[in-house]
Amino acid sequence: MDKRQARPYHSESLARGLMVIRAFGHDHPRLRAIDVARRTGLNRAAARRYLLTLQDLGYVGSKGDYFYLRPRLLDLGFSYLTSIGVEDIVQPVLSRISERTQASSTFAVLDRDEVVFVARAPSKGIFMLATSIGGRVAAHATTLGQVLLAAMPPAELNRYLAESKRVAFTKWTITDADALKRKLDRIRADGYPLCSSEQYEGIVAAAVPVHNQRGEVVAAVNINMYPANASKVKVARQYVGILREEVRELEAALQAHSYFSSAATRRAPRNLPALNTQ
Amino acid sequence: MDKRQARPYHSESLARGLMVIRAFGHDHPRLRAIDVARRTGLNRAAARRYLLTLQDLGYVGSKGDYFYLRPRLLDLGFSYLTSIGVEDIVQPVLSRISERTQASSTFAVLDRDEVVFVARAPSKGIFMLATSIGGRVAAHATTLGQVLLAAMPPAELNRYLAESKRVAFTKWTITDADALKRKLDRIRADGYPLCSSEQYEGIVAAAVPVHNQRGEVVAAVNINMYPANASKVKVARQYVGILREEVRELEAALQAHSYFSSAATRRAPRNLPALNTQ
DNA sequence: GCGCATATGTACGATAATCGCGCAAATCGC
DNA sequence: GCGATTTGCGCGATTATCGTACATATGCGC
Repeated sequence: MDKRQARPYHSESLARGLMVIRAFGHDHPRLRAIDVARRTGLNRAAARRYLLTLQDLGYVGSKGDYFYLRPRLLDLGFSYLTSIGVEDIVQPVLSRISERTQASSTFAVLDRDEVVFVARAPSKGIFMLATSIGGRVAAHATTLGQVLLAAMPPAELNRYLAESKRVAFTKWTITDADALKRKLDRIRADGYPLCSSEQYEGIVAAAVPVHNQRGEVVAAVNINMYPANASKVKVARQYVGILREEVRELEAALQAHSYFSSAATRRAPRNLPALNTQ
Repeated sequence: MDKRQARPYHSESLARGLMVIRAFGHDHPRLRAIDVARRTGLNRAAARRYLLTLQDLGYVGSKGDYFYLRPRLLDLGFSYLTSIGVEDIVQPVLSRISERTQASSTFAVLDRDEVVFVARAPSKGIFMLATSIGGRVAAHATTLGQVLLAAMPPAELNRYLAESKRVAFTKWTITDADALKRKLDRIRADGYPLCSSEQYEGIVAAAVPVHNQRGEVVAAVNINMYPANASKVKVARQYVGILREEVRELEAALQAHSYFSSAATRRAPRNLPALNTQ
C-alpha cells in the first residue's frame, strides 16, 4: 500500500552495503559495528551483517571490534578507470602534455555540479595539487568545470545555475549566475577557458574539452601553472595550442575504445518518447 | 537443510551487486543486462535489478540498452584512500622523496600475493609506470612486494611460498622459492631490498618498510630509477638514506592518524582464544 | 570491588525483499 | 518478412533479511 514506495527494480541491500563503505573516511578510518549503524541509520545487526559480508569479500578487515577498509576497494574504482581506458589511453597523453608545457595536467569528468579528477600528470616542479584521483571540486571555480559547464545543454545549465550554490574560494572566484553565464559564453566563443586564481591564489590554468565521435563533450583536460613559470596569462594562452593538439590525438584514441563512443544505442526506448536516460 | 551453507551473517545481494560492478572493465566498458548476467552468472532479471539500483545511486549510467560505469565509483576507493590519509599524509612525503632523489616513488600495501599501489609521485623524467592507483602487480618481482613479504610472519610466508605461482617478468625475476627466501633473508638483514630489472628491464629500485607504532610493517615506499640516472646500484643504495629519513617522518605522521595505529583493540574476542582476525 | 552504561555475538519468528519464470513488444540479422 | 534475441514488467513462491531479545563482556565512576 502506502507503507513504502514499491520499487521492485531496486535492491535495498546493495544500496545499504555501499552506504556502509561510505561511512568510513578521513575522520573515521576505523569504526565498530555500532558506529557504522549510527552513521548510516541502519540497525546494528544489519550494519554488522554488511560489514561481515564485506569482510568475507575482502573489502574490509577487522581487528577486535573495529572494522577498517582494505585496498581491495580500489578495485571498484579501478573498474571504472580501466573501462574508460585511463592507463592505456589517457595517462600517456597527460604525461606528454605535462612534459611539453612544464605544467601539471588533469583529465576530469563532470558529476552533477562537481568535477571528478580521473587522471593526472604532475609538473616537473614541486607543485602537486592536494586532491588525488577520485577527488572532487566544485565545477564553477576550475577551468575543467567551466569548459564542461559551457558544453551543457541550455536547460541543464539553467538548472545548474539555479540550484547549485557556488562558494568563493578566492576573491576572483565567479559565483554570480550572470557573471558565470557570461564567462561560459566567452568560453564557447574562444573554445577554452582561462582561470586565474579562481580556485587557488596565484594559479593560472587553461582547459580544453574532449569530444566523442558525435561531437559531444565527455571530459576535459587542463593545465595548471605557477605564476613563476607563467606570470602572464599570455603564456597559458600560448600553451593552449599544445593542449589542443594533444587532446585531438586523445579524442582519436578514445574513439577507438568504446566507452565514450556511445556508438550503438541499439534500440530506442520502447513506449516512452526517448526519455533522457541520463 | 543442506541446500546451501546457511550464513545468516552474509548478504548475498551486496556480494552480487559488487560482482556486477566488477563485470565491467577495460575490454567490457559497456554491457547490456544480459551481458552482465552472463559474466556474473546471475539471472538476467537479477542483474538488471542490480544495474538499475546502481543507476539510481549514480554509480552506473545507461544509454539505450547499454550500461556503463560512472565516476562516482571512484568515491568508494576514495573512502579507502582518505581513511589511510593519502592526501594529507602520504602524498606530500612521496613528493618530497621524488624531488630529493629524482626518482619516481610509490606507496603500496599488500593484498594476498599482490602489491596494490595506493599513492605515487612521478619523477621529473618522462618515466611513468603504466599502472595507476589501485593497480596491482605480483609481489615477488618488486621491491615493494619483497619488503612486505620479508615482514610476513613465518607461517604466512611459507604459505605464500608454497601457494603463490610466481611468473618471471624478465630473466632476472626471482621465482624459485628458495632463492626468494634467501633474498628475503638478506632484506631482513639489510633492512631494505634492491631490485634490478626484476620486473622491468633496466629499472633499478629500492624500497623501505613503513611501520605502525607497534613496529608492524603496514606498507612500503619505494623509488624507481632509470639506469641513465643510476647505472650503478650504488646510487640507489645512496638514496636509501633519503628514503629512510622521509619514511621515518611518514611513520610519525601516520601514527598520529588512527588507521594503521591499531591502537585500541578494545576487547579480546569473547570465547575464542584470540583468533587472528586477518 | 561494584554497579551502570554500552557493545558484542547469536538466535529466531515475522515480513517483506528478492527470485526467476513467462509473456508481449521491439529490434537485429539474414 | 521471419526466427533469434533481448528488453520490460507482472506475479506468485521462497527465502533472504529484518530487528528484537538476551547472555556476555568491557570500561568507568565511585
